Amino acid sequence: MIDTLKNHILKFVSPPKSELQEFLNKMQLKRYNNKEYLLKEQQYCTHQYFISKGCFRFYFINQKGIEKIINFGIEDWWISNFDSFINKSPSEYNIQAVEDAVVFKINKQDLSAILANSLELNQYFRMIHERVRIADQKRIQYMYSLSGEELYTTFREYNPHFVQRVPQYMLASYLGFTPEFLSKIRANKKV
Amino acid sequence: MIDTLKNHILKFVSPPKSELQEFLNKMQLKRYNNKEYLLKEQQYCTHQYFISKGCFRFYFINQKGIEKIINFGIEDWWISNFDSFINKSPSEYNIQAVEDAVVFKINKQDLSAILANSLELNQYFRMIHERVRIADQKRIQYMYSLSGEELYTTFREYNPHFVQRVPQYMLASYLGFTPEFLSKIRANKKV
DNA sequence: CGATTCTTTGAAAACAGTCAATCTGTGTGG
DNA sequence: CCACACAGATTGACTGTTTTCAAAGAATCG
Repeated sequence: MIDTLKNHILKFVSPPKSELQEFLNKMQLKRYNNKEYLLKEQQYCTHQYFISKGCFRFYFINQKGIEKIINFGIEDWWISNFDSFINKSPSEYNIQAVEDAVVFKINKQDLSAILANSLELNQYFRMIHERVRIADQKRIQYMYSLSGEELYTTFREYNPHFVQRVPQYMLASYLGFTPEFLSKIRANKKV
Repeated sequence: MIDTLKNHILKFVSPPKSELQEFLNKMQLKRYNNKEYLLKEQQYCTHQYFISKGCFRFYFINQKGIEKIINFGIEDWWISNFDSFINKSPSEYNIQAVEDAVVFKINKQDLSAILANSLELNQYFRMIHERVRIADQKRIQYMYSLSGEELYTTFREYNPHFVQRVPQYMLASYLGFTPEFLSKIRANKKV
């Protein structure tokens, strides 16, 4: 199971065997059942999590009491609340499993110790961040240029098999509109 | 002038003097006049840019021919089109000075050479990315929970002096609505 | 000044949200 | 195996927010 992480790292960098092993040894396996919380509002995020299997949603609850999904995390993604993790502040967000899941987690102290010394692992995380930033930029581009309907069809086109994985109301939340509206979009398109 | 960059790096990490100097030596100073382009659509982004002075806007043009600003960059920010830079693809975005500006740039080859060896500079860029990701997350949170009016007043509250720096129509574009609507928001509030 | 460029205003239209009711499918317990 | 409960999806009428378009009013710069 830890091989999912090992392979992911090796796709980007080639650290010395001992260094990689040291890192992997610090990672703790943890399982989550569907609907279980990895992080709840007001808690402190003390770990970074690599998702080996399953799917999580990263969301908050707005003033009207409505859940808004900022992101999903699936296999081969790192997930955590950076703000809480880095700034040691209570989380404004929830992270919840939407499928049974397997993750590997590492705490701040262990991660800091490793990043203080390992060139390759710094490169690895740097590269991950770069890729996420590119994806986020594209996402903002879509949000700023597409109608609700186009957002949905575009997302569906690029992630045909992910849309099967989560309930529609979560997809609607992630795309920035109401479940009712998504339902109407689908009715229009007779999909 | 290069001290702005040097000081910025030293806020985050403490690289060996020689290594830092080697990095700074690779950085080339470049000046841009207001309205000059640092990068245009279809061009390849070959450099990363540290803004020492001035302000840039990062935007694209949507299907209707309307400019949509994804981001601004000001002093002490790195700016570039990562997608184009990393994937060697033609840029979908434009980066344009909105004030006279001074930047330091470094090309891909030089940057790669340095990041292949420097632990501290990898840490530096990793930390920068982490901070940007936190900011982006907050931004998406606001976009998903605030009305147009709240978006404006919140942005204004947190960036009171930046709103003076750019024309209103750019701010409107960045916040995701039309200049006319921003004008009406301001009229309502009698600000 | 004179000419752009930016901002404001107003009326009509489009887009998406709200609310409430109904429909569908699935899993559970009797 | 059926009945029921419950979560999720759909539908329709109504409302509200933001856009669009067009025109007029400020502001800025050479």
